[in-house]
Amino acid sequence: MQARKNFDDFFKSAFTVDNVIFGFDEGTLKILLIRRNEQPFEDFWALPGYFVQPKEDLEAAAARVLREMTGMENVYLEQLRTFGSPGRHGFGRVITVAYYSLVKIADFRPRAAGVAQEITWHTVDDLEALAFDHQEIVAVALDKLKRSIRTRPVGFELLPPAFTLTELQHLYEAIWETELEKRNFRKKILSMGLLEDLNRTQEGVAHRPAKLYRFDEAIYRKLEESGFNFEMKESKSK
Amino acid sequence: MQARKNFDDFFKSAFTVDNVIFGFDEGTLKILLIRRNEQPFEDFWALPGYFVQPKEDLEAAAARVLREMTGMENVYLEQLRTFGSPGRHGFGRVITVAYYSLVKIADFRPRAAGVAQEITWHTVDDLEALAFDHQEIVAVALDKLKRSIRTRPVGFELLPPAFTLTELQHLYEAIWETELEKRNFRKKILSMGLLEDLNRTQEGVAHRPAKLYRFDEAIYRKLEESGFNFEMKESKSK
DNA sequence: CAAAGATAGTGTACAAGTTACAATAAGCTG
DNA sequence: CAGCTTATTGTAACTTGTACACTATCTTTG
Repeated sequence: MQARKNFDDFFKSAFTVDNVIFGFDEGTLKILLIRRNEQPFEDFWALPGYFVQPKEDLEAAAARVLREMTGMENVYLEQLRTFGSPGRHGFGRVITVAYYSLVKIADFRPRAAGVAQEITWHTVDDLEALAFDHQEIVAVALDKLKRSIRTRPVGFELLPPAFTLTELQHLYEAIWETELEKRNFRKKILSMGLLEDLNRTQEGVAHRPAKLYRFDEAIYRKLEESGFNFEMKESKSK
Repeated sequence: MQARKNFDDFFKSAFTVDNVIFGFDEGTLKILLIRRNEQPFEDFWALPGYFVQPKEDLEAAAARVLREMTGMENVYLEQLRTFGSPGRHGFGRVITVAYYSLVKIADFRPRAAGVAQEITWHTVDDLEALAFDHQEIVAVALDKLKRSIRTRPVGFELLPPAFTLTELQHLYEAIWETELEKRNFRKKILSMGLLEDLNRTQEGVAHRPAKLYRFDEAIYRKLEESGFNFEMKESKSK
């Protein structure tokens, strides 16, 4: 079969998945990086990623890498973009499909293994030089996160199951690098009707404890279907 | 070098680019399809696409395919998503990076060639079964277009250099599958300050001719930098 | 145990933006 | 020039966004 013959002759490339894994801790946005223990870019910090297996779906590969390196499953995972400049990998052509993931940092169980000799959270602001084109991938992921949180309430994926409105506000502030006005933020977020008041309060704080809320995913799905608009604005102010 | 040796052993896959090319004509949204003249999926309609060359950048490959099949250059072209289910191609594993493109349909110069025996515009609403997973790719592209036009004035890429406000409104209506209220639409779109009144009017119409406008890209870029919000709403009404 | 310290929680007036709605204007045709 | 067709325009009611400051509640400390 001629077509089949032609097909087999086409150029083939190695391909990988790389995950930009966001977490939120102590009021700052973090991403998870591994330190490579293999050439190329040995000893450089890099995104957790690996080669895709012959019969493996792309998203499954991303989920597998995430599970193997962090012990986390069933987390928010979405395709970001594919990076494939001919010269991006030191050894030969490698196309990488980048995913981005939002996780609750408390669930993290580090499992350095494979090409990773170390795996830790890094503040997004000051990243040293990363391996390959991972600096660019992180930049694209950050941009996507900023836009994404604006029109969809994905931020909850980064918070513990029960959180205070102040924590939620700090999350938006960290991602957008702005300050938001407390009363207006609360009014807006509560008006969406996505938060359920848990009738519990913080414990162990040296001040008036805040009420705890949880994100009601069921209501979210219902509203989303009906075309509800979740837009948040980045207006500043003290 | 051990790492290098390992690298060469990893599974490699063929990979392609596929373009979802949108056009707008006679008030309806169209996409450009080719009819395949090769196995697999011979005689099926498919997205214009082809294998990426060994040293070719992904976006360059998408632009090349677009140029070869349509004669169009310097058009709006953006990566959409990568599709790589193990079973999506009949002959073996093929990863495809899908791009989506917005073109002015008047510039189209069909050049059936390669795997294409025919190349024509199709209304988006009623597509027959397409080759591979192209149906899904088109659905994703449509979804992206709908969202995209909401927050960024990309629609102008689909219109001729000079257009009327009614044409522009029809474009939004076609993409969103709603009807918009004329006065409010005009107020909103003009208030963004992106349209330059060309002080010319339509010719050859059997009624009062409409004023012609052009999209001022320079102003757009300036406003975009300063964080201006281009959000359009899909509110209906006659 | 009272005062100080810290953060939580709340309302209102003004500005800006969105929506609904209909009459006149300007060309062409017969 | 009467009739047809589409273009163009404004306003009032309503909704949403913004700016802004004081009281409440808990812990800690002297």
